This record gives sequence, C-alpha cells and structure tokens, in this order.
Amino acid sequence: MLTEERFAKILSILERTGSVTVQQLMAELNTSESTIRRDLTALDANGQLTKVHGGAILKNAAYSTIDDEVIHRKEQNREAKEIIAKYAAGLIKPGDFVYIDAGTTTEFMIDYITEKQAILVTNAITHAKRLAEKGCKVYILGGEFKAVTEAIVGEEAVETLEKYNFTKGFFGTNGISIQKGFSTPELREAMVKKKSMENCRECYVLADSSKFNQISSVTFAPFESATIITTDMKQEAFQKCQNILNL
Amino acid sequence: MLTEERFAKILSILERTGSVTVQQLMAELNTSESTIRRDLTALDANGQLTKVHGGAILKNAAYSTIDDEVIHRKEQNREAKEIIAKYAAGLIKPGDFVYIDAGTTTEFMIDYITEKQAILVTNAITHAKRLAEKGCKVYILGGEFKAVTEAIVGEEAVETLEKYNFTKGFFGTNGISIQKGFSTPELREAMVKKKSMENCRECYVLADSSKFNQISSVTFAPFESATIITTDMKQEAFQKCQNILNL
DNA sequence: CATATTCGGTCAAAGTCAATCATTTTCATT
DNA sequence: AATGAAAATGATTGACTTTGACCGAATATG
Repeated sequence: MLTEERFAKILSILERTGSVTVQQLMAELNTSESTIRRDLTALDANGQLTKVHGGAILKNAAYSTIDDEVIHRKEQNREAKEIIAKYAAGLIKPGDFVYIDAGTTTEFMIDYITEKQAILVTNAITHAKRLAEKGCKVYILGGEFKAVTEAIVGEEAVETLEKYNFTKGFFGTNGISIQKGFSTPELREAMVKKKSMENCRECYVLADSSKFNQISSVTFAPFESATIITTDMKQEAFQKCQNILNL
Repeated sequence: MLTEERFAKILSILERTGSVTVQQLMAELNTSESTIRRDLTALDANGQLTKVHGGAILKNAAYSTIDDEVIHRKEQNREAKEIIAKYAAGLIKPGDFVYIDAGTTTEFMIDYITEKQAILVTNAITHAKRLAEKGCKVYILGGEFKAVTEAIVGEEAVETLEKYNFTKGFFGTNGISIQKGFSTPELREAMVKKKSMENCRECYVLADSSKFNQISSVTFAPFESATIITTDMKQEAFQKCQNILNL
C-alpha cells in the first residue's frame, strides 16, 4: 500500500470516529507499529491531525468536552453491538450476494467485513461509502434519498430490489414481537426492508436485547422469517424460539 | 501497445481507484518497470497525476504537502464556477424533473438551488446529501458505487436511467471540442453521462474557460447536443457557436 | 510504587528510484 | 525494399527510501 493511501485512510477513519489508537490502525491498515507511528508523526507535522499518547485525534478536537457518563453508557451498548456485528460479518462468505440494511446496528458490521469476494448491496450511503473505502465491491439502491437517516427509501428502491436475489441479508429493527414480528416506525423504510427480506435466501436480524417485546408502527416481516442474532437475551417468552442466536 | 494508450489506461485506473502502484501497473499493462516509471514521470510533468513513492495518486488528492499554487488556481476558477453555477441553478423551475451530474462544477450549483417544487435526480451521493439537507426532493441513481469520486457509475446506473425523462440536465465535462464533443477520462462515468444526456429535453454543460479545446479519453456527447454555460471564453473557434452562453 | 503500555531512535532488509546503455521498433527518405 | 536517424523499450546498477523488529526510556494505570 502506498504511503499516501495510508495517510488518506488514517484521516478518513479519524474523521469518522474522532479518535484512533495505534493498535486499531495496525489492524485496519495491516501494517507494523513502526509504520503507523511514522505516519502519525508525519501527519501531525503536516498539521492534519493531533498525535496523542496511544494514537491520534482530530486536529480541532484537542480539548475533550465529552461527558464521561454518556461515553460509559454508550460503551455498554456498544459492546453488545460489536459482538453481534462481528458474528454477523463472519457469515459473509466468498461469492455471497449480500444485502445490508441501513441503520446503526448494521453499521457496526462494516468494520468486521473482510470478505472481498462478495458483492454487497445497501440502501445506506454511509455504509456504501465506508465499504467502498475498504475496497469492497458495493452497489447502492436507487430511489428517494431520505435526509434524516441518510438512506434510500420508497417505491423506486422497492422496484430496484425486485430484480435482486440475495444469498444473505442483514437487517436492523426497532421492535421484535412474536405476534407482530419485526417492526419499524417509518412506512417507507419498512417497504424497503420488507421487499429486501423477501428476496434474501437467508435473513438475519441484528438486535440488542432492548429490542425484544417492542412493537413499532409498521411490521415489515413475520417473526419466523429471520434468524435473530443477539446477546444477553433473558426474556422467558423468547427462550424457546428456534430462530434466536443468543451469543 | 501505444504510449498514449498506456497513458489513457493509467489515468483510467487512477480515476477509478484513486491510487496505483508501479507493480500494479506492470501487471495490468504487461510492461516493464522502466516504461511505467517513464510514463508516470511524463504524466506527472503533464500535470495529469501526482507521482509518489511507489506509484501515483490522483492530482487533487495530494496529502503530503499543500501546494500553494494549486490552491491559488482553484480559487481563480472558483469565481467563474460560482457565476456559472448561479445562472444554471436559476434555470430550474417549478415542476421540472432535473438531472444533476456528479462533479465539482455542478456541486457549486447546490448552494443556489432554491426551487423546492422540482424533483432532482443525481448520481453523486454528496450532492444528494446536501440537497436533501436543504429540503429538496432528491432521488439517487442505483448502481455501483465508486469510492474515489463518490458517484454511482456503470451498467446498473445506465439501466436505471433508461426509464427517466428529464426536463433539464446539468453536466460537467473535462474537455470540450467542436469535433470531439464533450469528453471525460473515465469510461464508466462517461456511460452514465451519455445515457442521462440522451434522456434530457434540455442539456446544459457547465464549463469554465479552461475546458475548451481539451479532449479526454471518452466522448460522451456531440458538441451540438447541449447548451454550454461558461464565462470569459475568448477562443476564436467557439465565438460563433450558437449553443454557447458566455456570461 | 509496581506493572504494563507506549514512545522514539537505531538497524538491517526489502523495496523503490533515476540514470545509463544496449536492443528493438518506428518512420521518413532514399 | 534498404537505410539511418529518432524514439521507445527493457535490463542493470548504485543511491536512496521505506519498512518492520528491537530496545531502553518515557508515560499511563491501578
């Protein structure tokens, strides 16, 4: 990999996350500690980031105004999501034709997707951007662009989906209920989820334990139609379900 | 293989991937290290790419040191681009169904687009994002996502375009020539430009004066097929053309 | 205060570079 | 066709750059 390429990737990761450790960069860029250190020193000298003990942070964000408690709470949820995402990403095999739904839960998958022999389709432009940066082959759905969630939704997207037949699909959800299935608050998003799930041979719903026994406005798929990947799910009612993978 | 052919291929690969190593090029073009080095040196001298240790990167993506001259040139062009963009944006009327091409020139339009009664379609996700933030109704093309330019390109996008009939379209270009028409360095991008122009009732090409009498690898439309919006165009040969709007 | 991690400098190995030169190809002129 | 000048190519070389490992010093952590 070219030096400049590494520089670009380091800056890209940094812009996205705000901070990065040397260890993370070693893993992400697949290079030695020495090289990462040299890169950080160079980029710091160039004024493109601020080197700190252990890694680097964004130039302007040298001061930390971040509430410790908020971080901690976020971290707890994060851990569960990371475990789920890691497992899910591992399911992607060479030759797979994969749909990745928009959403924060599926976003965690991106870091763990290593399979370059698969073709990925998504309706989330941030996902597409990051996957493409990693060197994955990415297709994006056409259709109406929704500003808030930065996802493609609506009729046009559904129509595009019509012709795809995915081997695997990964989805987020707002609610899981045995009677009401998987549900989400937004109709036009639900339409896309529904159609894409119909066109996947294997469907996986990624959900932390807080999503169980929740019901949102629109159901996009029945409970049995997907394998649920979760952690720490202790609720009685779901214990005996065949399609729950409690990691 | 012809020297010019190699040049075109190198630039094309670079356009697509953003960076390339000497080793990659040796394999791809099936030629010696010496030749590749000479090519890169020539293209660098020509200002068509930036040579770095190990290979080359896109001209604008130079990370190591910021070139004052480049910034200055960009600023000079900026003023012209603003004028052109402002005029072009004013052409969008209520009820229009508008295509906006990816590229820096068209990006300037976004700030000036005030018409909320029009539907906008684009293949650039950055444009889509910014337009949606402004509250415009935006559709995005489906298809393969190209990391470097952050645009949707290729077959799938062309197919999606097939069914649209735009009232107006706004395009960027790398070269304008009376004989060779409008041209751009990347084939897959050219395919999208070509198809979208075919499906517009009125086509506008936005171009600062530097684009005239330039020819890039792939022509995507004949010279007469669009109205050219420009400023400061003083070249004799183009003075009498009916389809040039010299602001 | 003890322990673990991170840091920056040094070194050898690997990779990359520009220059040189012999060979091949191209092409206008005979 | 034959000739020779000019251009392009590929191999070689020594100089230079980048890389990853190592290690003692510096810094964070409990």
